[in-house]
Amino acid sequence: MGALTRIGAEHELSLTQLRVLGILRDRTPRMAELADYLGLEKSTMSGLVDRAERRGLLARARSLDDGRAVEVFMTAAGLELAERVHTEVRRALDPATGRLDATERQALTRLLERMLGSAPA
Amino acid sequence: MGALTRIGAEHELSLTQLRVLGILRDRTPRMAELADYLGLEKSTMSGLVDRAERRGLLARARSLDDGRAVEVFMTAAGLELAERVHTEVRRALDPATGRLDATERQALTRLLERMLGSAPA
DNA sequence: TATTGTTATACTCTATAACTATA
DNA sequence: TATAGTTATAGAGTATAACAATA
Repeated sequence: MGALTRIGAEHELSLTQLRVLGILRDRTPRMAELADYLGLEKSTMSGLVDRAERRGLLARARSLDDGRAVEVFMTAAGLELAERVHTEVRRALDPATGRLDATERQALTRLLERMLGSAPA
Repeated sequence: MGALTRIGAEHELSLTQLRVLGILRDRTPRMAELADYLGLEKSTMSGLVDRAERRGLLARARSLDDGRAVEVFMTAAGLELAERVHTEVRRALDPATGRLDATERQALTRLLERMLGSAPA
């Protein structure tokens, strides 16, 4: 988490904004789902999405299924930033992951995926 | 992280304050070390420690080795809260850890400890 | 009526810059 | 001079309560 906080800061992203980008890499959730993933209130999400949208990292779209709901998705710029940050985080964790050999890393990945239902972020 | 955020909030602790308590459970770091663990600036630490100290969760003491340094340590109330939160977090993660059998959990713990140098938080 | 999301408000979190005190 | 920490300030993050729109 310290590494995430530090790398996020280098891109003017709070830990929370970093988590938002992480989630949106492979999903297009509604505001309420996003708040739920993050463990935050929906009113908090409004502000977070406002600021990220103003920066051009993501966008909102009214749901076609439910006129009350709003879907959040990444822009090209957001995806690009998310990939860049992801690469930097991997690199920052190299000293840690490097303590394991290839077999151990594979075992760790498998265990975490089994535990988390292959859900990242 | 979502679980940590949610459980922290139930005790009026931000994710960051939760991490502070987690670190102080088994260490007595200086302000600068604490900031470094968390990936934050030292000026940010001053505010975080101020507020937690005002709540009676932790305290400061001037270092005997270095008159400039300040050591941070938990109070009895802080330790008690940290234990309570720790228990709740474990319980919240039960559905995830429960997907692994005892052998797998042991393997996971061992891999993570090897990777992180047996440092928690 | 219940649910989804936003707004208003107040406090916490955070970084930058300038400062004090000790080394 | 350099390092450890604090303070002042401004902006981001957060929850609560009240609200509008849709179901």
